Amino acid sequence: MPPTLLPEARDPTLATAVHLRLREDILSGRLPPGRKLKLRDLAESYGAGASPMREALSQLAAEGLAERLEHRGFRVAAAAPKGLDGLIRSRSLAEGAALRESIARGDAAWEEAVLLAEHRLNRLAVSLDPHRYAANPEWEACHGAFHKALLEACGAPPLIAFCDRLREEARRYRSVAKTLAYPGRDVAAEHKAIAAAALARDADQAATLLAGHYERTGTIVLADLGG
Amino acid sequence: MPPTLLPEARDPTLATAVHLRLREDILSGRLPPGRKLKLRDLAESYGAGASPMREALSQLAAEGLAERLEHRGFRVAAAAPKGLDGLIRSRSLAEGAALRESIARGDAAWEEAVLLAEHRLNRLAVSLDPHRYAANPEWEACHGAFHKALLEACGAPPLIAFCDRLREEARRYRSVAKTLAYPGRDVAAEHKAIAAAALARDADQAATLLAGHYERTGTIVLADLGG
DNA sequence: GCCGCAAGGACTTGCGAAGATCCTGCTTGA
DNA sequence: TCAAGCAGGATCTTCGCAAGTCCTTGCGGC
Repeated sequence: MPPTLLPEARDPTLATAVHLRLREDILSGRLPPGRKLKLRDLAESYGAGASPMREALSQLAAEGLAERLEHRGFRVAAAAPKGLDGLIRSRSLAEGAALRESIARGDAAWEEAVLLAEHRLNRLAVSLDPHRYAANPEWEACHGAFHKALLEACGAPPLIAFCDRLREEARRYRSVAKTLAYPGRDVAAEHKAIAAAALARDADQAATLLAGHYERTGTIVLADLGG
Repeated sequence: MPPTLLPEARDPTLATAVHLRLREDILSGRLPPGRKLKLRDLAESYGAGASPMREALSQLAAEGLAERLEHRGFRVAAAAPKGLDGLIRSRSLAEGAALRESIARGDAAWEEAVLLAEHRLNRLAVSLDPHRYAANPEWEACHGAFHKALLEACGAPPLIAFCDRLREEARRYRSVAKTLAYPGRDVAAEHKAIAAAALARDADQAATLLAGHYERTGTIVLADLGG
């Protein structure tokens, strides 16, 4: 028997494979907001028929990454400055609440996970090139893992899943805005401070720092988006 | 021109019509958790082909109401006691945060909307029959509207949408558990107290009452579910 | 010159059939 | 008796085509 360790790791259907690829193309900004998603073109470039394509688009629409226009197909969801404001506020509120609960409920294992995630993150460079910004996928992954680790002990899986989704949406905004760098900002220090407050069980401080962390990024992205 | 007031109110596609019907059948418990959703049977009973059916199921899966089993179709998502715990905590945290923000940001119009929603709700009977419980759809609608009105001023549309989704999921649990009544409980008074605290701008009190409100329902549903 | 209307084209939508996959129950062999 | 292997059947998945819808373009009338 081939070692299928996870029961979920079945060989995926064409529809889900296409869904994943499309999702990544939208999140990375390769398919810009508002772009019409023509079934015929997509089917050709992804090497699939219309049926799996439609299925993938339906899922994307349900996730809010695509917009469905009855009898007129789909298009990539908008990423307007107006939406960014609500997104940031949603993140601050949802993650803030989850973080407070995590701090209240977290055990030793959670503390260790947070410590570890922070350590792994700050070990990596944000950019692959020290002079010009070049996205470091490894850092991106650890960044997501760190923010997720903070919430992991809140005991509310749906809320965590929601925060994951918001995090992805935020990544899309960053990609679309082509925000390359965060001048005059020590992101590593911000992460360290958040982790420290969480481990010190200072919920108010941790939540405040986290909200500021998101707000600061938002302001920069918003400036890029507006210009 | 026919008065299509809302640009969204186009005549829906078969796929979306089926999606809405399926969704309602799952939320109302007519399709119980875990039930296999056979494409052929569904297509027949909903009067559609396989393609629109698949599309609807994909969306339902993305919303978490159905579970996708690669190469084995779909089934209605589970509604286990374990999930209820996380659901209640998610609601308390997410709605609590949104409510606090609403209280901080809400203007006079928000106050009036809350007042009105509470008034409309407590005007209606929970049950159509005073002796036996018989769900009152009108009350259900006003109940949802009331809880939504509380959050409306938080300025975080994604968070509000998330709370809507959790509210639906909670309705499903209630339907599945066939919880008929809430003995020894004055739900109307609970709503009144929450509204009063919100209008008095007492965020701590309002959030606490709201959490208690959900927890209490959860305990009853859990008992029904376990027995 | 501008508005309304109709024909044409492009696209989406939905269906039926073919291909692929999985599950069930039986048979074989130890 | 039990485990492994092998059909057979059921189901899901995908493709190609026909039908329907919407948008655009060009024409005629005001």
